[in-house]
Amino acid sequence: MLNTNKIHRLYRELLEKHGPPEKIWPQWCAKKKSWRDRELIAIGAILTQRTSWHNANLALKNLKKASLLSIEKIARLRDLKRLTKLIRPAGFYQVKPKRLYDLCRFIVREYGGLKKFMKEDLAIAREKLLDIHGIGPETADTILLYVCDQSIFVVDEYTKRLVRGRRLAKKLSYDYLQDLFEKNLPRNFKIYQDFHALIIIGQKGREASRMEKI
DNA sequence: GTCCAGGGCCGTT
DNA sequence: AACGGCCATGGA
Repeated sequence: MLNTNKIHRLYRELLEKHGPPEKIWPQWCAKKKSWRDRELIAIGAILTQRTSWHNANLALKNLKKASLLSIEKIARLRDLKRLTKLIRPAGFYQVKPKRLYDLCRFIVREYGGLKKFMKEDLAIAREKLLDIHGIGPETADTILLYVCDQSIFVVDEYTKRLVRGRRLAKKLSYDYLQDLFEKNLPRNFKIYQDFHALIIIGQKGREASRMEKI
């Protein structure tokens, strides 16, 4: 893998400009993640769908306060009324509680928890995540990359904007861009994690992208 | 009041 | 395959 292609140069440019994103995305880009951090990221992946991080964070704080920032505990809920109330700030209260519940139940039912889910084969885990109603490519890949430390590149609206702005590609479809980034970078999950964070930091600005540690 | 934010699904063309 | 409407909250 040569480091001289445009994509890799872009990564180094952003890293040079903003520095390692660990301080700005403390839990997402940490060198060592706790299991609690991984649970938070998985839950956050659902809550943040088409929603500002501020609102998703309000919901995460509510869950934490209720001691429900836990995949197992959410999976054990009898009904969604309490969950719906807690995550209301994240919006879409008719769909998100069920998505979150289904994700948590899936991980517990199929793997008994995150620990084993992390070790699942990447392609199989991705297929199974995509089978869950309400989990699409970006949410699945966010979980695989930031929760499971799998080397899969996450494409989001910021990525597309950056690619469009710098004219790095003609097509902007999810699969095409994911392939483009993966082909032009070392297969290294930490690079993918940092790069994705840096793309957002680069576009939104450091302060606007700063993740409050929960 | 209007606009929009780290998506995804479901119609319709 | 591509596009539009839809889902909903809180802050600017």
